[in-house]
Amino acid sequence: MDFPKNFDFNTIEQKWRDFWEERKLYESKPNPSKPKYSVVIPPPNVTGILHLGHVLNNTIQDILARRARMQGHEVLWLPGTDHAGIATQTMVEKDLRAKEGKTRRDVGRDVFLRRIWDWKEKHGGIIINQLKRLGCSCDWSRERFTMDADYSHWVSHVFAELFRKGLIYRGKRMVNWCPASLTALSDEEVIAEKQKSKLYTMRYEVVERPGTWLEISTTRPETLMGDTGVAVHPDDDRYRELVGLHVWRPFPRVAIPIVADAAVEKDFGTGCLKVTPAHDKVDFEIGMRHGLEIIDVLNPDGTLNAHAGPEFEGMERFKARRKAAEKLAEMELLVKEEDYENNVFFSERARVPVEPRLSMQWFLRYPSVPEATRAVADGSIAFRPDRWAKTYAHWMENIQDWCISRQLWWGHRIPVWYRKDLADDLRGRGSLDAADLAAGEIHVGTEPPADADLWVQDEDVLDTWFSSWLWPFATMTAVGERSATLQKFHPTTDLVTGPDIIFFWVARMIMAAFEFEGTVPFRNVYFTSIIRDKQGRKMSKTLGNSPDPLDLMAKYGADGVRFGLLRIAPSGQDVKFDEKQIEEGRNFANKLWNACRFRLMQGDRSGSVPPPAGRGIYQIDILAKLDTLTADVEKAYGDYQFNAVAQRLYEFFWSEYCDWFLESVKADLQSGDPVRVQPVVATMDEVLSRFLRLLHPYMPHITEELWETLGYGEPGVFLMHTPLPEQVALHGVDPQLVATARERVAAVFATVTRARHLKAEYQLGANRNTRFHLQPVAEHASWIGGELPVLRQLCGAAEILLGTPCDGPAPRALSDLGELAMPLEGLIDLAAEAARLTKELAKTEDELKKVAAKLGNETFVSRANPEIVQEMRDREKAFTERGEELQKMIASLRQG
RNA sequence: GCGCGAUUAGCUCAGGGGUAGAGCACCUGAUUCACACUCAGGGGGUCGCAGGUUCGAAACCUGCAUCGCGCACCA
Repeated sequence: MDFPKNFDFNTIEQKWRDFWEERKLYESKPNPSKPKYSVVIPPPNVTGILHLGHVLNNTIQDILARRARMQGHEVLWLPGTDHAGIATQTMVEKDLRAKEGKTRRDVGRDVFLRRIWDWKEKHGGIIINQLKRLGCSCDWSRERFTMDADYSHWVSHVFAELFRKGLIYRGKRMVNWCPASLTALSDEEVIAEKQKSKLYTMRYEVVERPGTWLEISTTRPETLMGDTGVAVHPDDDRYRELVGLHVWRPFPRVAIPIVADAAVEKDFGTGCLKVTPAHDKVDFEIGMRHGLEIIDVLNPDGTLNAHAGPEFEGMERFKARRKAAEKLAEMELLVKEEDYENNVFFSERARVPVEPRLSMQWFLRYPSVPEATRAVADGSIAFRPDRWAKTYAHWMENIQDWCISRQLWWGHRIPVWYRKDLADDLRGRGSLDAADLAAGEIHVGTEPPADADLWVQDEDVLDTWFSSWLWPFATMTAVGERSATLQKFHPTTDLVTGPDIIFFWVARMIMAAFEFEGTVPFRNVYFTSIIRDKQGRKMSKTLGNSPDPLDLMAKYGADGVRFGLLRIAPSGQDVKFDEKQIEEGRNFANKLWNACRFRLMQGDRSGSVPPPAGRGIYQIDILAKLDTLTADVEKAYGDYQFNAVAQRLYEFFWSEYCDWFLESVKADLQSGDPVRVQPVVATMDEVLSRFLRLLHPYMPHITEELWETLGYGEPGVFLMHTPLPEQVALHGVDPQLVATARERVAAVFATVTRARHLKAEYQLGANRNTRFHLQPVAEHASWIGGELPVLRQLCGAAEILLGTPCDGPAPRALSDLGELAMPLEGLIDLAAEAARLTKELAKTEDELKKVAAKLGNETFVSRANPEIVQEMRDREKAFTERGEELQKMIASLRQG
């Protein structure tokens, strides 16, 4: 036989990957005769490379898609990538700087964009190929990219529509500014992190009352040059009489007013707040209320500008902070400097603190908010786990306008054109909205104005999420069209994504679908685990704690990685990653491989076999366990419990099938008697052919290979399209017969465990010549005789004497079938043996005490469920008998 | 500050009102036997703490502690 001992995943996985794809088996048609199953991929960044989060997320989608396909659904799993504005632009800019020493402004917008497209053409497919390596069964012919022409058309269309509806406007607002990427960010792209910083307390002298000082605390002394006022609470008696006077800002030395504003907390610090309207949202609002001047002291890149004075101009902001504190100290204006912990807001992508910055940006008032909120609340869209619905509801109820413009070049350019002759005025105008459209001063639409020469387009691009929120339908149809694909597959069935993008993406998609398609975009949202390293830290490139899934697949196979990861990924809970677990996945694949190898060694199926009811108890037992497995798996899928599915598959196959069933039928197989061999082989085929189908969604490659090798399928039909039989394996078999078989098998197996334990105690674990005496209990005495060959096989015993007492001292144990003894002819260590049995007796007595205590409690007997009371009585009886037996055994040991 | 989650064996996690579980790790033994990516056996836990409900709580309730996450935020 040329069937190798180990599963060669590299060759076999590639073989099936290529095969499935060449045969176009993943492609979907809007076939009206089959029920649909659809899911759109959360588009990874086109610049991205696969990480474990992608592996988990996409394996789950693949499992769902493959399972649906096997169940006869028409499956659309639509793949694609997004253009990842900031990340991609930053990467190409770095490349440009490294290779040519130039910035994007040196080469200009057109050349720069061409470079990005070139880069995308060359490298943009990496992650898609990695997904293919993983075995993802996406319809690759439908791959979409958020910058595709059709897709871009959708983005402009949606912008124009929302603008016309008055939901998009332009305005000068305080936004989150990223000094590294030089763009505005939305509130969602900013993360608060606790930082150990300093709280500086300084003093400003009151202009009108020299010698009177106001003490003011701040964490950001570097912005004091932009201070245009000091605020106190209107009810604060300490400062009431100073309101309306001025203080000296120390540098540049200017008199600034003291104002009263309720936004100030009396009890924080000194109760005085320095007001820097250009650099803080609250300060900005206070400034507006009191007509304070706005002085921006920072450049876009976070260095200080001329307003900060010559000493500070050009200085980096954190260096300036230290310098400002030093300067205050020199001027004897620094009262104290304390350690302090506060929240600092970081740019999620660039990992630098953002600056609140006043700038002209485009904003969206979210559409279809009530519909989107209701859809999740009433279950039209089911979140799993459903606790995320609360998080979603909270965000929806406190929803803020979305800053959608980005000061980047890579992305969908804002489809707004200004009349050239009015451009300067329009650019500076405080607000711009649908009203200006009517005036003919601007043009908003999917196409430039006809007389394009007279117009100039807005420079900014849209947030990448402003394109991906359209993903479910914009990938399926063009604007103004209702394609067959859309009609068949939208809304999609499931969305699989991480809870970290619930606001970024999930919530926005729901609103977009309601607004533009009048429906939900998906029925179910499954939130995956977040994968952490062994220490519980998030995986990140900087920490270097993220293993490369490609390396893992090279080491353990795609199937091994998929299974290993899924088995440990609880729903919606973080998971700590350990490569050991992937190794287990590979080991499982190998176990399956070898079990099938073992099947092949039994030769071809031939001859007639009795129906299941006519087969041996081990065969009925394993088929019953297979049916239980099938039901359990079904239920776990219904609850989206992917780890439970994997766990049950693993447990059934490794323990129930290989460790117990196969071992218990080896005597039959080795007998060479066709009457004994053939039913067993038929049972093996029944189990394997069903099991391969159950496992296929998790381990598609190896199962397809084994399916073919074992010849279970009809010619030309692949496992990936083969449903489970409609009937269970034990269909029509008398339940009483099954129950009896299961009880007997359980008793045999439990007895085997006792016997093996006895052997191991005497270092005879591997000895195949042991002899046992078994004194059967009455209820089992009638049938044990027929099972002696199996008992011998499983115990590794040369002989089991039934009903023949074993005289004299010998290691003994109580088993489900009766007392077991293992005569050792003088080798027995009486003291050790007595100690062992005494320990067991103590355990039994402990249990007996617990049970007796319960039964002695009158309220228990009167109030507990009668079944429980009966169970306790049974247990009391069993433990009592067991205790008596053990005492006898100990006594006989002492006699000997 | 508000909300969500976690706390069970050395580690990673299941479970869930009635005998405390799995895998890994560890210890012992096994290699002509489908598989050493294997097999057999073993040790190991007052289920975070304190109250309460109950005949009975690891599980349900209430507090608390610790850790993680999200939202908000006082400079």
